[in-house]
Amino acid sequence: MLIEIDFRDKRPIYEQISAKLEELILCGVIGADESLPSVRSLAVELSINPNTIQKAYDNLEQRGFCYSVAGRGRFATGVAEVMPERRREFFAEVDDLLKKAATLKVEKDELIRYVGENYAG
Amino acid sequence: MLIEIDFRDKRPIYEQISAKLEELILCGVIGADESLPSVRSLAVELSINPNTIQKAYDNLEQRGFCYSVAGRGRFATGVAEVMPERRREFFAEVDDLLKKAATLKVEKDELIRYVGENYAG
Amino acid sequence: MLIEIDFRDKRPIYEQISAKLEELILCGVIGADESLPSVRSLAVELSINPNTIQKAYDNLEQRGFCYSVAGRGRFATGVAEVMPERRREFFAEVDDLLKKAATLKVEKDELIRYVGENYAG
Amino acid sequence: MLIEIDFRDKRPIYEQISAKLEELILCGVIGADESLPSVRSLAVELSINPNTIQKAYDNLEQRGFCYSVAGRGRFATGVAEVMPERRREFFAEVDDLLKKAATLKVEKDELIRYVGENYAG
DNA sequence: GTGGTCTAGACCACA
DNA sequence: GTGGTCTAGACCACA
Repeated sequence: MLIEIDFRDKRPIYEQISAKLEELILCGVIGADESLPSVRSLAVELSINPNTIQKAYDNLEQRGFCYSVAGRGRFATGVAEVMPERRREFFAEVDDLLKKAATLKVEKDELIRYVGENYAG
Repeated sequence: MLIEIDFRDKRPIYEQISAKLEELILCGVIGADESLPSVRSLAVELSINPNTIQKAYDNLEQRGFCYSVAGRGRFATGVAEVMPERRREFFAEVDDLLKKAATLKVEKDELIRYVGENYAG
Repeated sequence: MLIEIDFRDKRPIYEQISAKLEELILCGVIGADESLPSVRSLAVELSINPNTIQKAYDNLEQRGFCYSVAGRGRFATGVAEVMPERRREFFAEVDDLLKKAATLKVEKDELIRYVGENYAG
Repeated sequence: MLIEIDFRDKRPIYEQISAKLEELILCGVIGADESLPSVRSLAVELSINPNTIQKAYDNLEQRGFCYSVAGRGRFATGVAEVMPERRREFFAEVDDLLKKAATLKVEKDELIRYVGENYAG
């Protein structure tokens, strides 16, 4: 399932897992209403306690990336539905970075040039 | 001393303090080789445990923003000296954001326009 | 049959089905002593496990919305018969909401005005 | 601390706890920035596993009723800050009830009279 | 099988 | 002491 845990990563395990699944949903690898691996199967696959997987999924669901159906499983939310909120968050991050740019005296032109040259579409 | 603790902030207290001092040094409010407040005085001023202040200073020193002289106190590093490393970190953050932009389908033009319009020099 | 399952709905499937049937009976779409679809046919129609449909019907019957005749099928109870109990439940819910109104400091006048303006007969 | 668990209640324990604390915060018994009992102390007091208390608090925090400070404890959010969202939720519940009223043929006048007579300010 | 809740107990960073 | 994370293992409702 393309998920790997990095134990040196400072982020908690559950967050690494939910972040990775978030990415897979956003980039379309997991399509709308497609089922996610079950708590138990993912726990076995990653050798992680089911409670931790559950927490990762709770996290994901709370942020709107999936929904669960009792007795059936868990399914990905459609990308279109989640995008707007994600984009809002993205630009909030850009705002933070722009503030940082100011204190570091990174000029507007320099920043724009950098973005232009390093944008990887 | 212009430092305020926000208890709602998810970052630990010691990190908030070191981040704030970092900013004061970067933007020149605290000049090169100027002395920083003592652990004790800052602890009293902020009503924070001295151990926490100590940890903030350790953090700051470890990242090169200040140096301590035994028996004399702690002093700010010159901005010129710290800048290059900070800028390197800044552009690494920009790189991260550019990756994110790709998965969120934020177009190059859109991003550059946004930066242009919201840059606050 | 006008029944649609919403997998995003947090309620279990059997409850969604019984709630929908309850509504159809209350509003008269399914009249008194009219037959309800068989477990099997509804299971096929909704692509839902027959056990789940059975559970929905058990739920419905237990709350007095239908009765089953051995070998003949299941039939809707007359609205007149069910109404009083439903209304009692309804006003119990209103009571709960009134308590909530108090703790949220929603004034009596405000609440009455709201009801008046948003009542959709 | 005025919290009692009802094991016959169908709601999970963690939800009963967070609901009760929510109420205590909303009605002002626990004031703004006042500390909530620690996970461990509440666990002992209620004879409930600390993990369950933690979950109750996570729930509460996620809904904006409190915030936690690493190493310090957990504190109530000011009522004023939480109210608007709560009121929005309240009126959404009223809307649901109004729909129900329609299917149950509870007349507008009857409902308004009922609210008027049973409002307990 | 699938998600959700809960207990018991451990360990870590932070204050 | 305080919150946060994690493992191990059990039990329940739902499908």
